Amino acid sequence: MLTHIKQVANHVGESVRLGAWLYNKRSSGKIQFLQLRDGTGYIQGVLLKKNVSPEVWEQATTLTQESSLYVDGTIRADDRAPSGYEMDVTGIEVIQEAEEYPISLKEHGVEFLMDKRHLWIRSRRQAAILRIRSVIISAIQDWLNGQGFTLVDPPVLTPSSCEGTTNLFHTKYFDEDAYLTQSGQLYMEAAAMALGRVYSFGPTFRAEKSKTRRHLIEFWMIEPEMAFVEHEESLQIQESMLSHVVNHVLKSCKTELEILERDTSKLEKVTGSLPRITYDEAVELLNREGMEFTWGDDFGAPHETKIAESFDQPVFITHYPTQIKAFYMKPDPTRPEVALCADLIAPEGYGEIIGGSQRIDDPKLMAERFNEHELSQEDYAWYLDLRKYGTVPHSGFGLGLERTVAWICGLDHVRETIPFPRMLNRLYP
RNA sequence: UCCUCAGUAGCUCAAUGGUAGAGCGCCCGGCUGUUAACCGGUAGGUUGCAGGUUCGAGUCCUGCCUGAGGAGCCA
Repeated sequence: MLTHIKQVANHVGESVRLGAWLYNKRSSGKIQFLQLRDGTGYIQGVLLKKNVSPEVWEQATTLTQESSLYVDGTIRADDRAPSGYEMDVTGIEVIQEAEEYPISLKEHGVEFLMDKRHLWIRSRRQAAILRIRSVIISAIQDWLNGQGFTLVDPPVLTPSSCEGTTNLFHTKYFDEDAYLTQSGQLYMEAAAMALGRVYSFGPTFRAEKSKTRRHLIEFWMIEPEMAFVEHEESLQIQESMLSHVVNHVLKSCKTELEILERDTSKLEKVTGSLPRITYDEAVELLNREGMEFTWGDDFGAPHETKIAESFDQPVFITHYPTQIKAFYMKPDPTRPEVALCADLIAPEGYGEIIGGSQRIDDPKLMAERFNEHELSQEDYAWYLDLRKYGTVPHSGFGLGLERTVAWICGLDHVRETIPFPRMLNRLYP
């Protein structure tokens, strides 16, 4: 039986066996320190020359970085250890003496590390990020499941564009053309009419030539869709979901956030309701701040950053002009030139992490929108059916997982939030 | 697609137009509490590619390739 490093506190004074990799080694003539990791944690193995057999001592001196080992030894509490525990090593069984490991403990450049991404994820920092990503995913799913949402998986291969705006990855579906999904939303609307409150969690593909710290070609979205939920209630659901996620990560990922040196005081401010600003107010704010901006234009990244800087939490920008938003968004009945929609902009320049809206439920208006946007009513007959057979008010939103992870972790690029990022110029490994 | 910046040892980087160097890593030696340990030594180079200017180019010029982060687009 192997003991996990995470559990060593329960084995003080006991002789245990670890399965581990050697991530670093220091030696000083008659004492050797083995830095061990096993995926659950880190511990230092100590060998004193006078206390171990010559064979074990000799074995330890030849070990290379990232060699795989079974290590036997006794667990001891020690104030000098960062984790509070050390292991007095009594035996080492080498599974494999690793070849010269390319990633040293010194600095490396982005291109080098991305080429070695399959090894880079072994590093303490990258492993911490991936662990937080996992916790964020399960926090979202736990919260949604607890609120009566049903997980529904929309297709990845689709016959045509869902929104018709962005570039899709084209492929063949036998003799037909097919595209990788850029959003499951339209299918989720169908699912909401069947199951009430639903959400999807899956990959999304955008063949955009975007090349910034906020963009991936393949990224993961959570897309809830809710029947009988109108704009205001949707916003409340979004803010309580997000604050649940942030609080859960703060509670259960203390070690990981420390490794990342995240300033958690900024996250602790996310406690419930989030600030809101209408598009109109945002335009005023920009003009007041000296940025020229005309009502009716869409915000660019610098505008979003400027707006977000005025708040210390994520902020909803609501009621965008109907003209610049997606065809399915419901116009505000009291003011049809703006839509019942909201983007949630994260602080610290992380950009939009949620985009959502109430959807058009009126079949006539939806038909008009199809004409305006020159969408094929034939191709989308199934979607228009949803407005013919018992249409109801409904709302939904999409949360970009990687931007959310980047913000919570305080990273300067989304490429570190996903195990194997797909980016412009990056399909390997 | 556009703008800006970069490419020199395995890695991170130096080098007025004038003999290509350092730190780390590898290898060898030393050190009884190291925390990216430290100290000494060895090896390691088609300066991204192709042209051009020059007595002489890592350095200047032209083209190309690769990468970076920003714009647009978006989550």
